[in-house]
Amino acid sequence: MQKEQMTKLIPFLKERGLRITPQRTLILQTILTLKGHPTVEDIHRQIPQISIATIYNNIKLFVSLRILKELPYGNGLSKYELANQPNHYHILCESCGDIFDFNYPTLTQIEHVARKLTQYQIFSHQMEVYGLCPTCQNETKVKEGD
Amino acid sequence: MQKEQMTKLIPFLKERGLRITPQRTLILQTILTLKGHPTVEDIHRQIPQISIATIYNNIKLFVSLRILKELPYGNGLSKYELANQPNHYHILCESCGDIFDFNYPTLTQIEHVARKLTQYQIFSHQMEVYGLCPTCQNETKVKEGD
DNA sequence: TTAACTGCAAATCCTTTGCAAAGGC
DNA sequence: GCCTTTGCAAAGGATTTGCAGTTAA
Repeated sequence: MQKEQMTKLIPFLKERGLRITPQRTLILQTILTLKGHPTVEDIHRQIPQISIATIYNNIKLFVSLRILKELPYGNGLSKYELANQPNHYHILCESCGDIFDFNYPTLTQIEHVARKLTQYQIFSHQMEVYGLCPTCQNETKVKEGD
Repeated sequence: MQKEQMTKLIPFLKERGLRITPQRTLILQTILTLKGHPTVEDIHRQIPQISIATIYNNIKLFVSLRILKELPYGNGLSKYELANQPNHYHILCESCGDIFDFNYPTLTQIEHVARKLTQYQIFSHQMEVYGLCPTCQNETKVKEGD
């Protein structure tokens, strides 16, 4: 499965004159392994032998190539996920900053409406629901009980 | 209209032991005047006599009081809007970073679904459509034509 | 071979903070 | 008068960049 993702990636990069370096392979494998929505720091913690500047530079490259999506929500720290994920939206905890996926049919209609109303050329859309995760709900209750 | 917003705000702040300072009034008036989705820099440009640290601190306060909403999308520079706006979603230009509102009925159902699937306590949701604004579409065409 | 890439260190950008002075209430 | 707030300057944290050495193709 990870191998499949990589196999698709190689010609994609080569067509653009970009190289398959061990660093690039490792960064993508690490994101695949971590599964959730890792930060640059999360990725670097897994592969500390790779310079953090290289991780930043490649993450930026992958976002511009639409291989990754940036989730810039939590407190100035961006998180990242693979772009070719099945339909889902995000729910964020306002207390701990956790991001969780939930399945929901893609709201394709909204893109059509947006195009008609704004004359933008549309690429994609994202949705975030804000709330408190179960763990942080309990912590709030404990504090109130003091 | 601006006066109305301010009149509501005064008791809201006082109840919480917070003060109505000229700086706070000016920052909110400036956001009302700018209308769109100003950055801290945009606000400071309008009222340079107020220290940028004070602007940052008060914006942060207003966000925590849910008077303002933070839009953390463009390239590490947050934009802000008043929280009590009528139903709308955002469309963002991937080239120039412009944020534009478009009207669409609030997707209340998605909050219910999210709650059931995740057990989060839900506060709100936001949606962003990504694309190219008409101006940037034209610029791309011009470049391609060279 | 050579153009792209890595990694270090320095620079940059945005934001927060410590603290003394000012000022709402 | 008390306690919050302001504003400066310094600190902090995340990200980008310049550049010399390295390496994929």
